[in-house]
Amino acid sequence: MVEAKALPDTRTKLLDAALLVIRTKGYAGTSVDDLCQEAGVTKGAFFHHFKSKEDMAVAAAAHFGAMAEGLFSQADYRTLSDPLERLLAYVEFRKSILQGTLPEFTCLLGTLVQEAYETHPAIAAAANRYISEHATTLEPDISAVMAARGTPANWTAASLALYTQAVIQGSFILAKAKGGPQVAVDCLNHLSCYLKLLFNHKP
Amino acid sequence: MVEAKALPDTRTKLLDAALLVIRTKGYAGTSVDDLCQEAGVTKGAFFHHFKSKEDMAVAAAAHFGAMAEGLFSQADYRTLSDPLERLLAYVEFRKSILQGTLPEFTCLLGTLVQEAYETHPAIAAAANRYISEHATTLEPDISAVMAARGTPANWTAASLALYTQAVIQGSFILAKAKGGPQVAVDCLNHLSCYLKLLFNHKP
DNA sequence: ACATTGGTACCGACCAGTTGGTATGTGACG
DNA sequence: CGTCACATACCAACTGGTCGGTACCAATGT
Repeated sequence: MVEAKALPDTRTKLLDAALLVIRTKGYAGTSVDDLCQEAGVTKGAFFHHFKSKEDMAVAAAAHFGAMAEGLFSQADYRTLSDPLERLLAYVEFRKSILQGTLPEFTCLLGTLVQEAYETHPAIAAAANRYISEHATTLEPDISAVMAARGTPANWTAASLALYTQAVIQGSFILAKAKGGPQVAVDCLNHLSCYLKLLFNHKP
Repeated sequence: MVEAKALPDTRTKLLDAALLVIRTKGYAGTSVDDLCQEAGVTKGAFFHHFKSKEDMAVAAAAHFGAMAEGLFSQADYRTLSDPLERLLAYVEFRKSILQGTLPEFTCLLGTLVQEAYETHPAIAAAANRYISEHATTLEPDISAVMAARGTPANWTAASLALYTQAVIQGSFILAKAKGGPQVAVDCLNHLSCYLKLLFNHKP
């Protein structure tokens, strides 16, 4: 209650700049100077807050994870009571946020891990953590649907949760290849179709 | 008949090196010197064959596309006569090639487009082209299955073909995040499950 | 038979600009 | 006073790219 809409501090400005610039140009393609210019600060400030570029990327992954956590936990669809409806509404919500430019709606974590998985283990570990945490938020609903419908499955709730994330990450890659979100919407429709078939959803 | 297993020429050595190194470190993270060292040639040779690093990446995308085209067109599963069996066998084949290290089985095109979509339009266009061409090879089988089973669908064969590629690309990202192919296998199992449900496949 | 020409393939030193990172300074604040 | 939060100047290493030169080969002229 104390903080009355404080201006973003320098560290936050740098992290917000990182979200935008890294999603636009990639991690290796982004220089520290790029970030400083976008954030409107100097290099001295950058290395005051982060001990290296890699350290900043780890913090940016956490920043992105926290932003996503806020977005999804506050979304309207979370109030639905039926687990299957909530799961399907999650996919619809993901479709609805495919707005604006590609750097605005694509996933920093997928971008980071693709570039850094071999060369920057700390970044890869952070990306993996926040992707996995997000997937985990879907598991209770999936488990509930499986139990309620007595789904005969040779797979786990966790594997289906990860599958949804694979579709989302893959749809971002195709969206980047094709220069717009339409193909990603189509992919999420197929994902929705799969979930409905799997759980024998009646319209 | 003249050429009796000629040694790979310098250009090919550079392109093969590019497949490996770029999939390991990303495009921006790979220097021209890295490539030359891996290929065992000098920078003079590099810029003799490619007018720029970007030009080389476009050629590497084509090289990767040609390699994939050879791999899939020669694969055993192609001899199956039933289109649905062939489609399902494609997914199984994709599972079977998830062997070795991550840089060996992941997709150069996905890696390139994720990094270059905003900053290097020529690279993005090449990646899009070869991804789309590969997806297109699945369309005849999908169309045949849809026709044979009278599938009532509000989607097209092309959209399902692209969806398979999204799942594959996304499964590579998760594999990189988790450091191994197991999660990708799980994702391809879900893809297979979707196709079977969609087309009412009897085991 | 042999010198000349011209082209391809390649080498490796070199260049200007950029990179991540550091060292030092400075003003505000407690 | 000291500490925090930054700014400025600077550096060695590396970047993509250039350029003059060399080795080799085939065609051509005499």
